[in-house]
Amino acid sequence: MDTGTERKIRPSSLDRAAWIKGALAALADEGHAGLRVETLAKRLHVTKGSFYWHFRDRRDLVDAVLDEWKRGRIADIHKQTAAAPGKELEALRHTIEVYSASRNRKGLPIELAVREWASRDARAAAVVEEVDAERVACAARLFESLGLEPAEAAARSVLLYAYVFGFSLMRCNRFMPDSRAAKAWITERIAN
Amino acid sequence: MDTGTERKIRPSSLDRAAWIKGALAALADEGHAGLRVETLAKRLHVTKGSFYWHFRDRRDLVDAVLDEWKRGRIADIHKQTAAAPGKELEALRHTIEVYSASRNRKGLPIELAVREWASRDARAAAVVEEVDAERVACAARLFESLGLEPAEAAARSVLLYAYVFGFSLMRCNRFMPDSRAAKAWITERIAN
DNA sequence: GATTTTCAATACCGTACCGTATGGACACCG
DNA sequence: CGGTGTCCATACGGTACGGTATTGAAAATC
Repeated sequence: MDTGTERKIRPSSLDRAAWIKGALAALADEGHAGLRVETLAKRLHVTKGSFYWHFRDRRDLVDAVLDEWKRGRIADIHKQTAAAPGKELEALRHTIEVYSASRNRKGLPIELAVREWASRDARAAAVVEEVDAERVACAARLFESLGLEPAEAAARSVLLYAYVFGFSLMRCNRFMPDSRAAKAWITERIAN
Repeated sequence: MDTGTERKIRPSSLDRAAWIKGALAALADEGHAGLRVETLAKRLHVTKGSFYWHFRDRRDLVDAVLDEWKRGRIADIHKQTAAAPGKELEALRHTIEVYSASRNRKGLPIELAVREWASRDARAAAVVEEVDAERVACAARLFESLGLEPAEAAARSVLLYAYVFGFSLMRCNRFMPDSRAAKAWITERIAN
């Protein structure tokens, strides 16, 4: 079994970040159950030797995935809510619409997978809590700048995010006569 | 290995329904990943011999669980929305509150687990769609009887269910100054 | 009482999965 | 060129898991 010549062909190395990226893709496609070392390796066209070079164990990867997700979400929140004065309502509407767009390719499946995982894993739950706190705070700030009181601003921002996550869990496409109009009505009911 | 005397003690038999019930409990505690034959058997204090007597294979159990969940949900929907004339608003508020109650012991975790599973399994997705259609139709009927137009009634019923599911995915308890008041505000915003 | 049915335990097989140990290959540096 | 570091492939071990085959025992039936 001497295949030295085959072994010489080494594609560009995978770094730790590439593994995390692959794991996030698997998370979108398969949920938490997709975070398996060997199937991830296969997905990335390497074997688990590479995995164990970069990560101590599976938990190490899982924690890295959560940290990366958090970083990305919080960066997005800040981007979405960085409205110029006078454009707050527009930013809020846009936030609703981004999530309501028919099955945001990767972001929403990952979001839902992380939240399902959070119901059973303390570490994931802590991360979700941080992200939610940041989200609700940023959205509430936008609502406040529209002249709403802090209590109502907070309620609205909770409703906003609860709606978009919940809606994505529902299967309404086939039986809703006019989902476009319904969504528009709901957006106004939340934001306005 | 002759332990005939131990074998003589036979507790009352498990029937198929007991297995399905145990599976639903596991679904609440562990999500779809909890539907494993051997761990279920352990949970029910038998071995998998019993399982294979009652079910052809795991898929047979899984389908039975989905059917049972659907039957139960639809029965509940009808119960919750069977409002006496003049009590429609109350029924709608109650529906929101039932789901918003702090972590409904089993119903909501199962609901969320089934929905997560539905994002990756066509059979589960079909069941969720049926349940959603029935839910939205029943709630819309209540809204209509309050004098709302069909389009607005439909939008409100979607918002109602999207909100309660989404809210249960969020982790707001620690950072929300007054979640009770926020929930009350949201309930009125949806129902009224 | 003998036979049949119902229900369940267990052995076995093959595959999946995580983690550890070992060896290989390439790049870089002194 | 030899040594070191980086990165990865593979073999191995142990456990989990679904499914099949076989056997045993209690309950039901004749």
